[in-house]
Amino acid sequence: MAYWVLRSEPDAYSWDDLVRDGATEWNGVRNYTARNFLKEMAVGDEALFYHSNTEKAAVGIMAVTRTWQPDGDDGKWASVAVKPVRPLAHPVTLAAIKAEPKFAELMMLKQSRLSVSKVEPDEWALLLKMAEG
DNA sequence: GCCAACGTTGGC
DNA sequence: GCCAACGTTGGC
Repeated sequence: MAYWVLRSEPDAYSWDDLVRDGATEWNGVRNYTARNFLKEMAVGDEALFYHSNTEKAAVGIMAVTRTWQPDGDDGKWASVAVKPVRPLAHPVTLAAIKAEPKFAELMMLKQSRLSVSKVEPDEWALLLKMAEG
């Protein structure tokens, strides 16, 4: 069981869109590091849905429902299927994440442009605590 | 709107 | 294969 952050601009595809759709194919990732993480994902892995740009906060929890399949025509890219699990009671803002010293090593902070990043179990637990506590 | 970070491209 | 130039992204 692994944990991830998946980032999207809410203007392009938001948590509400995902809830409305009931599930989605997380495609369009065109970065090799991010793609490699998509290929690592297993069914049952959980991921935070992070709204970049206008909102800058994690707003919900998703689950991976199918491992990767090719995305695009050239076979270089990958996508996975996800579904919403539940919204966060309190969205965790980027500002709150940056203010917490325990997130110093959080990949999402260290590689701020990466749209798919990994979360360690202890980091995941703390994120959920902040979201639901 | 600007800037920093960083990935990609193209010339050598 | 290296590196400068350029484009894109995300945060401020």
